[in-house]
Amino acid sequence: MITNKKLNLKGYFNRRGGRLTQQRLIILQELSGLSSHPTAETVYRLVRKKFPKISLGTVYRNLNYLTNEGLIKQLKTNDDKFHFDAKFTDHLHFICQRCKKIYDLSKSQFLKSLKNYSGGQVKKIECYLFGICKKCKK
Amino acid sequence: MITNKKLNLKGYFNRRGGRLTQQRLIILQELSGLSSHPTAETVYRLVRKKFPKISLGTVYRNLNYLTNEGLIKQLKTNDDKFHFDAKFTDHLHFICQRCKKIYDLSKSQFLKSLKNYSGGQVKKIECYLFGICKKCKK
DNA sequence: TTGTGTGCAAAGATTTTGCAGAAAT
DNA sequence: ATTTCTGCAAAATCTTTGCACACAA
Repeated sequence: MITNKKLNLKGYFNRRGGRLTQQRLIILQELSGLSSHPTAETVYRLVRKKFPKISLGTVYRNLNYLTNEGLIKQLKTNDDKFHFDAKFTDHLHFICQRCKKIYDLSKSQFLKSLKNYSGGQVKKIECYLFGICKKCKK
Repeated sequence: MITNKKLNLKGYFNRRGGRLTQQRLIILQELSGLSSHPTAETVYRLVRKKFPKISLGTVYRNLNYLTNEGLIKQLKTNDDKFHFDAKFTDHLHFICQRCKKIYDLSKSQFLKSLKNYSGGQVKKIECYLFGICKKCKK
């Protein structure tokens, strides 16, 4: 994960054939300032306060773009929407099955939670590894 | 996770105010026989071979029901559809970012893959814990 | 100037739901 | 007999996309 401060965003995007637009910057900034894990719709509502003309399509396009660039993460909770996260520190997530809130867990909190698995607060664990499979590597 | 064989499904559902319908049973059976991780649409196509009149709505309702009962799992990979899994053994998932195939990993395969993380096949890890948060428990 | 990005609106895709009748207990 | 479940189709929800124009480099 690359932080805002460490990075010349304009140069970064440019090298990759992308451009630093107002919209793209504001979306990234808004998301970086949040500890919640907003949906595209929520990002849209937030960004519109600073950039009223922005469209929902642009928000989706940029969230996808930034995800592909690795600047933000797309979370797979168990509801039918994607949630986004621009936190730069390593962390994991606890998702409440009732209120659907997404909590951040540090690694040590994560390990602590795991210990209480079956019997404690944690009812289900899902781990996904992503990469390119052997077939596709050929 | 509860296995088919260990369980009197009719009694199980009944105790919980649910019923064992033809549709529900076939969906569970089809899913149990698969090592792939089908979407609702795929389950629908499969089940229709044995029960042509079934509707897609019924498939969705039952997949949700069975998920809530803990008899199957709902996976959220990187596409925008839900995938379902009725495997009874503990396992984890590797998702190919190119072909989108979902591979099952045993715990030992998982640990092996982790060792190769950064440098190997695995490019990204995502772990989610699910449960009821403290606020909601009150 | 040359592409990439945007706004708008429409389309696409997936999932849910209301209702009357069917089926399970 | 009672209540849950289903089929059907429509609606709801979320996300993507085509096009003409705007903007970044």
